[in-house]
Amino acid sequence: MSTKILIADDHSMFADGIESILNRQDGIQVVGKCYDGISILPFLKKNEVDIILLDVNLPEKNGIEVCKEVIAAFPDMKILAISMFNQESYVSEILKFGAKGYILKNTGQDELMEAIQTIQGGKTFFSKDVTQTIMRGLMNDRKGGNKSEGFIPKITRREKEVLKLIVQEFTTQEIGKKLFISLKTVESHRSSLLAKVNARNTAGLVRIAIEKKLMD
Amino acid sequence: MSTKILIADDHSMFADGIESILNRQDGIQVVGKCYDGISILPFLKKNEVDIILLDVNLPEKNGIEVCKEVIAAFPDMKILAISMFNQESYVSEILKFGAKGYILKNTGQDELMEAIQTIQGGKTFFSKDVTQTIMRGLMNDRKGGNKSEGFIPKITRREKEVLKLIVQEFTTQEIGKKLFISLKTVESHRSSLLAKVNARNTAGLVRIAIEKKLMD
DNA sequence: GATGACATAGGGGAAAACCCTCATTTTTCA
DNA sequence: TGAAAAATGAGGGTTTTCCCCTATGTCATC
Repeated sequence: MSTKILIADDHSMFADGIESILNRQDGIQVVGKCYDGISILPFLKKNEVDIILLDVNLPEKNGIEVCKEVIAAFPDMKILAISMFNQESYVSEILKFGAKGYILKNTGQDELMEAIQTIQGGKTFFSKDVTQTIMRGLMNDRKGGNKSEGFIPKITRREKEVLKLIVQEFTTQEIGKKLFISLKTVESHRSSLLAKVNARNTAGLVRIAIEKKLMD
Repeated sequence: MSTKILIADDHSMFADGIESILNRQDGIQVVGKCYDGISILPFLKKNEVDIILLDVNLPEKNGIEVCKEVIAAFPDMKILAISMFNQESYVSEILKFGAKGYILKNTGQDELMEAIQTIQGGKTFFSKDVTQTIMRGLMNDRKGGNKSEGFIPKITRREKEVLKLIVQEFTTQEIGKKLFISLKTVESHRSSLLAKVNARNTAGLVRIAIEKKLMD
C-alpha cells in the first residue's frame, strides 16, 4: 500500500526528475504527471491519488486556481505546493485554499521526502525559508493593515491581447487600429487591467504583467 | 568511458532530479552538482568534467558570467545552457560566450538526452522553441537596419534612481518630491531614459528595464 | 429566460507623459 | 585644472493616459 503521487509541473524536465527520485523510494509511487493546470481535475476523476505535488506557477490555469478547484472536488486531497519563489503572497494564497504544505524548488530531496511523509501522515509541512516568509508577512500585515496583496487577477482573452500590445509600446490609438476596435474600448480594457492588477499606471501594469507572466 | 557531467543549478530539487534521470542512463555519469555560480570553477580545477549543464539564472554569479569564466579557463569545456526562460537576450548572450547548446526546462528527458549526446559528439544543440526565438531575433535585427540592437545603454546614477521609482508606479511629480528635485528635472531624466533604451513610452521603458535588469 | 461576464463604445474632463529648446551648476576624471 | 558628463531646471506646447459616467449586444450557463 504505497502513497500515490501526482506531479503537476509544466517544466517536464523537473517533473521527470522528481518522478525519478520518488520512484526510487519505498512506499511511494508516482501515478501520473500533468504539465498544465487544466488536465489535473480530469486525471483525479479517473485515478486514485493521495498527494499532489503542485507547482504554484502553472501556465493556463495557475496553481492557486487549481488548488481551489481540486479541494472543492476532493476536500481530502493532500496538496503540497512547490514553487520557485518564496513570495508571501503565493504562500498565503494557496494555503488559504487548502494546500497542506509549501516547499521551494531549492530544497533538497531529503526535505522533499520529509514533506511527503509528513503530509501523508495528515500533518502540514513548510520549508524553513517559507516559515520565515510567512512570519514576516504576518508581521507586515499587522503593521500595514489588511490589504489582500498579491492575489492573482483573472485577465480575459481580449484584455490579454491589449496588454501584450501595451507592453510592446503601442499607444491606445494604435491598439484600437490593430484590433479594429474603438479607442474607447481599448481604454475600457486598460482600465480593467489597471484595476485587476491593482496598478496606478502603465508602468505598474507592465511591471506586474511581466512579474506575474500575465501574457503567456 | 562514460560522459562526465556537472550539474549547476540553484534549485537542488531540480538538480537532484536531473541527476537521478541521468544516472539511469548508460554512458553518463553525474560527477558533481553546484548550487551556485562561484563553486563551479573550483570544482572544475579538481575534477574531470565533459559537459556542464548550466542554469542561466544562477544566484550570486549568473550563468552568463560563469560561462565566460569557464570558457576562459577551459576553452574546450562543453556547456549546455538550461533555462526557464526563452528570452532572446539570454540565449544570444550565453552563446556568444561559448555555450554549445541551449534548452528549456520544459523540454522532456528524451530531448535532454539528445542534447547531451549531440554536444558530447562535438556538435551544438538547441530546443525548437529556442531556435525560433533566435531566428526571430535575427530577423528583427535585419529589419531594424544596422542599429546595434540590444546594446546596453549606460544609465547614470540619478537616472537609475528615477527609473526605479517609475517602475514602482510613482508619477513624475511624486518622484520630484521624493528626490527633492523639480518636476522638470525628473522629466529630463525620463527623456534621457526613453532615448537611451530606445523606447517610445513608459511601457517600453519598464519592459526594457526589467528585461535588461537596468535597476540592479 | 434570467443572470452575469465580456466586449463594445461614447462624452467629458483632469492628470500625466511626452517633446522641443535652452541654460546653469556640479561632478567626474583624464 | 580644464573639458566632458551629469544633474539641475524653465517655458510652452502636444499627445496620451487616466478616471468618472453610462449603455448596448452577445454569449454561456444555470
